[in-house]
Amino acid sequence: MDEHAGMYFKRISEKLDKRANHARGKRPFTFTQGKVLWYLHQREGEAVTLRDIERFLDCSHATVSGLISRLEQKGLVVIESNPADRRAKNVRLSEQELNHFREMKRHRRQMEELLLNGFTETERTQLLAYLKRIVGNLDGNTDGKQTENEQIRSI
Amino acid sequence: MDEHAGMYFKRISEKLDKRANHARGKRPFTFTQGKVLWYLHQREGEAVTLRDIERFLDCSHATVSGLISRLEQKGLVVIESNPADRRAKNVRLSEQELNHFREMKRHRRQMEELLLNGFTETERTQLLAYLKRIVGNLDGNTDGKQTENEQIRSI
DNA sequence: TGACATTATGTAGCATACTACATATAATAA
DNA sequence: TTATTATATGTAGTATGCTACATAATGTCA
Repeated sequence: MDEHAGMYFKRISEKLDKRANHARGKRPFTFTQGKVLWYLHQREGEAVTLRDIERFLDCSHATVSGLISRLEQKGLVVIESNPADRRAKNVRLSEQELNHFREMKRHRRQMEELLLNGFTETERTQLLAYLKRIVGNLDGNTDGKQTENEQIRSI
Repeated sequence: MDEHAGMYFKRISEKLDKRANHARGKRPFTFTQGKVLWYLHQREGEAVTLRDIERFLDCSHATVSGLISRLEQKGLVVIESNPADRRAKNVRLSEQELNHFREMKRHRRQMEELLLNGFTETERTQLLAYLKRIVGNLDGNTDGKQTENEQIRSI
């Protein structure tokens, strides 16, 4: 039953999660929390709302709500009210978080190298092209609906 | 930040989950529950323990515990004590579950076709070869440890 | 046999996801 | 301006995953 590309994608993704969560044992935040911190780093200096994070993670606002609460409790982010829109809230990194950024970057680089170990440049290029086509197939409105975040996430 | 194969694998996997969960709206069980039912179908007639399911899903026994409880509550599976090993419990499908099997098979086939839409036979073969190599890379003990279920899951 | 390790399961507590419902604010149309 | 719609967030309830701890049964070795 496993000779399906779909199964491979699920298995590879699960394995990546497990490795990331295993590696994180030394860090004070989880894999998903790390993604949020990464995003906040990229948008450092800008006003980032909960809605922005929701779009970035492609998840529900309910998920973001709990996620940011836990990050705030750990002192990794600071929540402020948005003066331009009283409905919204801004999230920014706390000072202590800066140190973690470099480690995340290192881990990401290591994972990429492990994934593509033994692949030639040509093969890497071709694999990425395949993956892009598959994402394109999944984004097509064959039965599901196009999510609103495709533009943002493929920057 | 998205020109990494790792990000593609995560995104494709998430999209597959969402599509599956969207499609399941009509079915009385979730995606993960469906995987268990699928597995039980394959091993119909045999004695399947909770431990077997744990190995199949590659997850913790705690997860299986809750999962099977919910399936039992819905009347989709039946739990019996294992006469050969009094520690173990056997799980088998209830009668009503048979109807769902065909629909699951249909959905799986549709997903596979959507994923690989536009791929030639040669490209499909090559993609599968790539995916297998990546799984192999992830299973190598570069930093994580080899899980005990690789043999079972790659049947 | 008796001590020790291993295995199968249970439970508690947590993080991450969802849907469905609610509220407050902002934007738009009549 | 007022009514309607859309947007940003909050909360409740549930499913899926984990680790850490517990128990009971089985296996193994001295």
